Amino acid sequence: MADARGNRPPARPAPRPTVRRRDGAPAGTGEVTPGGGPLYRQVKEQLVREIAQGRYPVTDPLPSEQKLAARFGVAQGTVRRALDDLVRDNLVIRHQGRGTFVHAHGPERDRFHFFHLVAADGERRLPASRVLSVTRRRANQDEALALEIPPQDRIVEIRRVRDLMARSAILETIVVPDALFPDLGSLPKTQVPNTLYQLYQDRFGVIIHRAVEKITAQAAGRDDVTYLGLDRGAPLLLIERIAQTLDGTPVELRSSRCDTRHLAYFSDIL
Amino acid sequence: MADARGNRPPARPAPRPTVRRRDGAPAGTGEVTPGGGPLYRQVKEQLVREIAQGRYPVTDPLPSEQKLAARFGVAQGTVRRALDDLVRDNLVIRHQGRGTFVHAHGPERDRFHFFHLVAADGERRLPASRVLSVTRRRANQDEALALEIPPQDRIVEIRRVRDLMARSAILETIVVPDALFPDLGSLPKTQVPNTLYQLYQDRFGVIIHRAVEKITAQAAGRDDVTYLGLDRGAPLLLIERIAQTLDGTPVELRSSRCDTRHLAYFSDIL
DNA sequence: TCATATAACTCTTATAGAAGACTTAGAGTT
DNA sequence: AACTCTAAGTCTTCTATAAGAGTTATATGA
Repeated sequence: MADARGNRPPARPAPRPTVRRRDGAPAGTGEVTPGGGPLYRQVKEQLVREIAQGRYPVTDPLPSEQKLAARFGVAQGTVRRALDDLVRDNLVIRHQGRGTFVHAHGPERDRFHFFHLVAADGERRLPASRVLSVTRRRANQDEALALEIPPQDRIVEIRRVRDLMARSAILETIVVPDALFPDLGSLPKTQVPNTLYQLYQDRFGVIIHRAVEKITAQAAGRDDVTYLGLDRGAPLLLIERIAQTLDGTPVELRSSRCDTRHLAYFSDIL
Repeated sequence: MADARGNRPPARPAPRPTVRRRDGAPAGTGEVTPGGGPLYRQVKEQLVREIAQGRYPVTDPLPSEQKLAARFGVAQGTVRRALDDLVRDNLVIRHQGRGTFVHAHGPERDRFHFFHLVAADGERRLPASRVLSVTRRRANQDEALALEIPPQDRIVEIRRVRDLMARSAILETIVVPDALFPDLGSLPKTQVPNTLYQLYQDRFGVIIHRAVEKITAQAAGRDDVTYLGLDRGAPLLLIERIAQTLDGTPVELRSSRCDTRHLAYFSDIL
């Protein structure tokens, strides 16, 4: 009982209320309500929702910590905690003195974060792309399932060859729902940029946040022989990627067939 | 000038001192000295050093935040910041009410964090292992280079076949420096456990913290035919891993040759 | 065994100064 | 008049501290 904090009843009957607020706070647009749990997490989840629905364009900053704190009716430190989490999750990026921004795609991020194939010399460069075709067609069974769209829904398919070190090294097929990317199917081959995720973001407001890759070894087939110059039956690396947005909706299917004679997939386990 | 913070001279001459301490702190065993930079980072780095040198066994907790704060002569919140970073880096794990522990290896962690091969049915189980041989020999050029040991130094080589879903699916060769793992080379085949990293940790005090994997497609050779039942020349996945301790020393080379007909490597990009 | 107490850890709030980035006003030059 | 440079001011995030309230695991005693 020599505790400076005084006597704290140990078996406190009152459970923590689902939502608490700073006492005198006017509680702006009461948005810290869902679920319960720690305040900072409620704030975080609300911010994720708002970012997911495209409320903050990547060009200008989120409201300052002060303003967010006032809006949510919590202390600035709590907002800070939430924002720190968002930084950890690669959702936002902060610049001291400038503000906090939704983490946008660009050559930098795409090369280091979403592209794991590295040339034999160890250089990490983003390969040049040669688009073979851009097609609009109906999804097959597997595609509809993976993209969580109704069967027979329209999709856009992009096929391209990517060069690394002046060699055709990757044969890539990309499938996205037509509904999410209007006009993409009508884009001329020459207009398809190298960094697709940046295109998704800038032109269609779709931000790729997460991707799952399934990697297997395959024997080279007809197309691989044609486009990659492999011998028939030669081993190649097949990477099947499903890319998702912030809210977990799958929006892109990508299969990359790689000649790994001068190339390797790198994975860092931290 | 109506700022409540008052007039702050903009061109302040005094730079931040390299090391600061709370004013009256006796500064225990002055250990927050290196480098400079934010206090919380200095604390973090010192803790990493201490963990790396095995100062805290995985069985019992680190000193409480209070004690660490007192020892380093900083506020508890600062220690907390440092510990949060260590949690993020997978170095320690915290249990409310129990304490903070060095994050130990075990079946759980090894299965989900360090083992990325998943059976076709999606189940993530750790495969059973059948050890073929345990050998002590001299390192070749490549091995010495990768392990950063003198050429011709002794190493221990373990070869094993791992079964997934009652199929021989992975042919694995593991190479570690003999110096770091005394007696490992004399271990009978039947005594080699399935989760090696746990063995490294419990028996030799070596904690694997990070691994880099290089993945390519290869054609099946003689051993692959023998042990995996593949046809000669069939495609297989080759995973070459270098595992490191906390301080970045490479301590294990592991090459896994996988039959990916009923198996795939999964990579999650967050 | 069950209740209680204690000692950790976790969460929230508050405050204050440091440091970086941008804007604006004004002096000076072209 | 138009332009350039600099200083001051303001806004932002970053760092550090402190303290109280809440939660959880464990030891203690009836």
